[in-house]
This record gives sequence, structure tokens and C-alpha cells, in this order.
Amino acid sequence: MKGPGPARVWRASEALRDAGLFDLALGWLWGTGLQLSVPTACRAAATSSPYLTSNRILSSGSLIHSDRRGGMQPGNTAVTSVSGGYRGDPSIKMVQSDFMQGAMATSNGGHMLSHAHQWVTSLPHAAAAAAAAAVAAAEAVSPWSSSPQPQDVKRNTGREDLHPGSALHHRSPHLGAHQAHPGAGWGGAASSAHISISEGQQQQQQQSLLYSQPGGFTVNGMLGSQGGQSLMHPGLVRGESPELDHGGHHHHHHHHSHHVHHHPSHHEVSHDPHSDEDTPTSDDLEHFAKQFKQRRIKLGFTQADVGLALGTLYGNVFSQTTICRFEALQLSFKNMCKLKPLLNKWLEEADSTTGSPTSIDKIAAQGRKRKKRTSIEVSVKGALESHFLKSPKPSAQEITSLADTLQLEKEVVRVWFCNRRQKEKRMTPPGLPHTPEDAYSQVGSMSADTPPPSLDCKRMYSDT
DNA sequence: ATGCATGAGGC
DNA sequence: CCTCATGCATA
Repeated sequence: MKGPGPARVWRASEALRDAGLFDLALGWLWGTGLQLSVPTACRAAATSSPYLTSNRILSSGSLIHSDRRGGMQPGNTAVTSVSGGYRGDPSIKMVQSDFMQGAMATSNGGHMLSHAHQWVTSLPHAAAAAAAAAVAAAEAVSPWSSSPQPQDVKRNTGREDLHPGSALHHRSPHLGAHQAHPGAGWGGAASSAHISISEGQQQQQQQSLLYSQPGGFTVNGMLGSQGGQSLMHPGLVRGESPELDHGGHHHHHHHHSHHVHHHPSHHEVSHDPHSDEDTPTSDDLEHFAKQFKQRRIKLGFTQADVGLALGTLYGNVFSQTTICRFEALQLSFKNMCKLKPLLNKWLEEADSTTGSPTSIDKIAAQGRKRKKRTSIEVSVKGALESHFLKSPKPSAQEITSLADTLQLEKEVVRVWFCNRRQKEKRMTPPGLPHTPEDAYSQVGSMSADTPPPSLDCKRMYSDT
């Protein structure tokens, strides 16, 4: 709900999770319901099967296993098993996780995983065939910073719009193309805690997203077994609240529903929030995401199914990861805006088609060797985290030295920082009440208070 | 659900 | 080398 305003302030501050404890806790979630509810299970299986199967088969020939590892040195902090040479990076050292310094070894050091070293090869993909059209998406403005100052937002004016070729019925979603300002952004990115360093640049670029032609796909491919459409349409609801103002006050609020209209200065177009047009506010997105998830579950689809279906509908396939992140609002504001129309469309299709069989066709095959995921020790993560707080953007040199200290590849360290920054940028709402127990304890301390840390994260129930 | 990774697009 | 969008692999 969008109560009085202040309620949400998402900030990034979750060093804790990184710390490691958090992860473990999660297991619970996915472990439980992971995607299979009875009805769902079948479908899910079907979906994935082909993929794997083919993958395996094809790969047999081209598989490259490289097990030649350079050598492992005792005492490494990360476990990586890869083989040599991926891409341009020469510096690969693969470490085994034999044992570590011993410091923390006691606690968890014992186990370590075994590493399977090898890169995966897959097949050449052809997928996405259609996806040909590339459209430059809009530009980005920095959403989060919705704060106090209107940073210069460069507004784009001339972006091209992409309209997917209307897949079937209605029209195209535009991303929120002409959106006005990021003002609506999620919380201030600035997180709190860490220093203020100079960070000043945030550049953003536009990425291109392409939605392309859908030409002739038929409508979706999933069957909805039970139609459970008890929810309202995603579009109906919304309320918007201008959102966070932390202390500040930014001028601009968009939406107005009645009353006068806005100046040209901000060209905000507000029609229906729900429709695919116009730029949604973060509240819209939050709400939509929830609705989406509920319906998706009700219909019995997994996140992966949805991702595939989007491919069928629009020619853009997405992974389970992306759908998951969307639902959890872990994507950037811009990215959320981009995906919303697609997901919205899927929802419409899904429930309208309730019951239609047809299944997906998915051909995906992507092949690329991927370096095996490096597993960074908890303690090392802690060290990285610590450095991150000091300087989120270490210089190459710092990275090198840090890498050396931690005995990690430089590239790994670099990437870690990139990912860390990304995470900081938009993370999922931070203060979730982790302990449900205390969730309700807010009494009116202040007059109109609002539960501070409230915010999503309540997905209990069966579901992925 | 998320950690680490890849890549495109920019400076 | 960064940011951003994404995803494989994993916990």
C-alpha cells in the first residue's frame, strides 16, 4: 500500500547478506517449493528437459574439457576450477580449495566443495533468431538518485521507440520511454552507511534491448491449468505515491490525476499507470511485481516458464533469474520498466488463455564456455566487503594488490566490485524483517508512523 | 534466490 | 575499465 509516503526507502545496505550467513538461510526458500507444485511440475519438467538434453547431446562432440589446471596452491581462498584461457584473460589461476589459512577453517573449512573443473561448452546457439532488431533503448537516467537534486537528467528525446510488432492483440508496450525523471526511482541509492566518497559519476548508458518481432508466434505456450484469476487486473490498482523523499523534497511529482496538468517541462505523460505506456512509478512496479507473482503462481507457472513464454510471445527469452529478480524488484528501475510491459502482456495472455495447451517451443542453445564460478571464501568476502566500504571503486592498482593479498585473480576481484556496486545500486529493499516474529510490532510511535522496514519479502507460501 | 560471470555500449 | 542487463551455476 502506498501509504503516506515515507514508508519505503530502500537502501542498500546489506552487507550482512554478503557476509554469508544470509545465503544459507535462503536455502529454505527455494528448497521448499522450488518450482514444483504438482501441476506445475509437469510442465516444468518438460520445459527444461529439452534444453538439457539437447545440450548434452550436442555438446558431446564439442565438449572441451580442460582439466589441466595449472596448479593449485595451497592456501588459496577461492575455489575455482577452470581451465585455462577463457577469453582474453590470461591470468587464470585455478585454485583448489584445499584448505585455507586455517583461520576460519575450523568453522566451515572442513568441507569445501569439490570442484568440478571444466568449462562448459554448449552448443552454438542460434536462438533468438528473431531477435534481430535492436533498438536502442532509452537512456538512462539515474533513477535512484531521485534525491534532492534534479541531476541533470538528460532526457532523451529522441529515442526511438520500439514497438514490438504487436504480437497479437493489443499493442505494444513501450517501455517507459519517455519517462520523465527517474525521480520515481527507488530509494535513494545512497546508502547510508558507506562513505561518501566521491563517486560521482554515474554514467549510464543505454543498453539496447530488442524486442523484436513476434511475428507469428501464436500465443503463448503454456497451459493454464487452473484458472485462478482472482486477482484483479494488474492495472487497476495503483496508487502512486511519489515516494521517497528523504529529507529532501524534490520538486516534481508526476502524476496528478486530475487537476491541472503539468508543465511541459516535465513531460510526463500519465495516462494509466497500468497500461503499458507511461512510466510507472516505483510503487507501480512494486505493486505490479507482487501481483504478477501471485498470479503467476496461481496459474501454476514457474519463473522459468514465464521467461520462456516471453520468448514465445515477443521473441525475447528471459531466464528464471531475470523473472525472479523482477518479482523481487532487484532490477534497476529502468530495467523494471522495460520488463513490466512484457510481463503484463504475458499475464493477460496467460489468464485469458486459461486452459490452452500449447506449449512452448524453445530452442535455445547457447554455447559459450563459461568460467566456472569462483567461490569466494566467506572471510575473503568479508575483506572485500570491507574494502568496498572504504572505496567502492578501487583503482586497477588497488584491485591488483587486493587480489594479491586475498589470493584471488585480479579479474575476480574486479568483477566482484562491479557486482557489488551493481548490487548496491539497486538492491532489494534492505531492511526486510527477517524475523517474522517481530514483524508486527509497530505501534504508533509516532503519529502517523509507518512501519519502517516494511516492504515486501513476504513470500511464504509455496512457490519458488 | 543469488553469487559470480559475460558482453555490449561508453568514455 | 566502468556500468548495466542478463544468465549459468550453485547454495
